[in-house]
Amino acid sequence: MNYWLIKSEPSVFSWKDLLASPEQITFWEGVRNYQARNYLKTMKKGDLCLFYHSNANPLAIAGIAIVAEEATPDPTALDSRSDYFDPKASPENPRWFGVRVKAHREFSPPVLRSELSDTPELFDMLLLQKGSRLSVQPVKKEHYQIILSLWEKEK
DNA sequence: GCCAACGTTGGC
DNA sequence: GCCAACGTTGGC
Repeated sequence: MNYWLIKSEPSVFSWKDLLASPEQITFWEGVRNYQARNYLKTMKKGDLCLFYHSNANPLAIAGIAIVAEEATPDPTALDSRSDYFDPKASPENPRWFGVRVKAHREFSPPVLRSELSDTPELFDMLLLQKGSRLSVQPVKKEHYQIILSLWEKEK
């Protein structure tokens, strides 16, 4: 099994929005970066994703989602009314993909970015690197476990 | 609101 | 293929 981190701006789609979704599942749409897309394509059912709130207050991991369905073409790329429309995408060559994720566990309280930054063992976590803005990124198992233990400590 | 870092576009 | 210009991301 692999571990990931997926970013979302809560003003666009928050952890609460995921909880409020039918069956607490959503299609992770709108990723328009090739590296992030390639990671989405390698996700397997059952993989766990840290759900991170970017451009938010507080910046934090709000919970864990689980991959419920592996990558399929992102329909918003073909929808001219969508903010995510891509004129270069076509049914024959979808270009962009998404997975379906389901709420797995809520971090309550959330694990703050500042706590991550204060944890020496996480210094090399991709999220914390300067200039890092990949919206779908792999997470090392060790890092995942450290983050879980941060949450266990404060719940 | 600022701005550094990054990815993409397009002229050459 | 190079690289300057531009638009976006996202922490602060």
